Amino acid sequence: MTVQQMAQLDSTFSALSDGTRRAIVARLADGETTLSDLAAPFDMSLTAVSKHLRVLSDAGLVDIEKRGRTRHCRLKGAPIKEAVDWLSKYESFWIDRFDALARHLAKEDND
Amino acid sequence: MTVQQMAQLDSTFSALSDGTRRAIVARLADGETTLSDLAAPFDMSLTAVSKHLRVLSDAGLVDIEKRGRTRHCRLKGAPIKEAVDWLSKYESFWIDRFDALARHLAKEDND
DNA sequence: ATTATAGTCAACTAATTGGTTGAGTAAAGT
DNA sequence: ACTTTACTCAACCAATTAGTTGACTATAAT
Repeated sequence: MTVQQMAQLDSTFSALSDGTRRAIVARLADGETTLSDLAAPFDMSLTAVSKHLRVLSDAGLVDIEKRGRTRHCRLKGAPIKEAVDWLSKYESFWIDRFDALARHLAKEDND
Repeated sequence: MTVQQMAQLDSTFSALSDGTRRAIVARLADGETTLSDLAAPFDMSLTAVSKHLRVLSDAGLVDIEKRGRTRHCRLKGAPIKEAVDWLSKYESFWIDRFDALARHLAKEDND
């Protein structure tokens, strides 16, 4: 694992450790939208949401495109995949026995 | 999603956002061990590692058992599973096309 | 031309984080 | 009995975070 990969995991997990940011991610999974639109449901200033978006953008989780006077944001999957890949190494600790068995059998089928 | 589930995700992702703590998790996946043993590879004080371990413990990621003068730590899978479950909702954003196709075909087979 | 909208930027604040050191405690080894 | 080991605890420090407000810029609508 390279130092950059470590830093990427740092920023991905850190970005996802805030409920507001996870809500933004969830919202963006339903489709691209603007900052104002994203900010509307939250009981905080536009500046605050803009900062959260900046954190997500710095972590590579969202892409922000300036279009006229609006900022259009969309979700990027790569860092999420890396996070899942890392977590998957500990599958044996979190997969329940039934799932584990199912996977084991599925694998045997392919052999 | 309850407020407690949100708080659990907060602390799980936050705990995993630090490289030292991820290294501890990785080490514990290989088996239970003590604090001193965990601390040995790191270039920081035992107190610092103890604090990291406390963060992991508070997040429910590790169990610390006092045994004589040593603390024995082991990894708990439940919070990791919850984190993976949350991330899995955004599967479509991080699964590459090949995987997506494979899954699509596998599903058709079952229909 | 004026006004409203969408957003940035800088400055400030309070709380949290990740580390340190030094002192202390409790268990185990000699 | 003494020493070493395995820690904990409290105090401190510097950096970061999550929020605020007020002033500003740029684009779009009337």
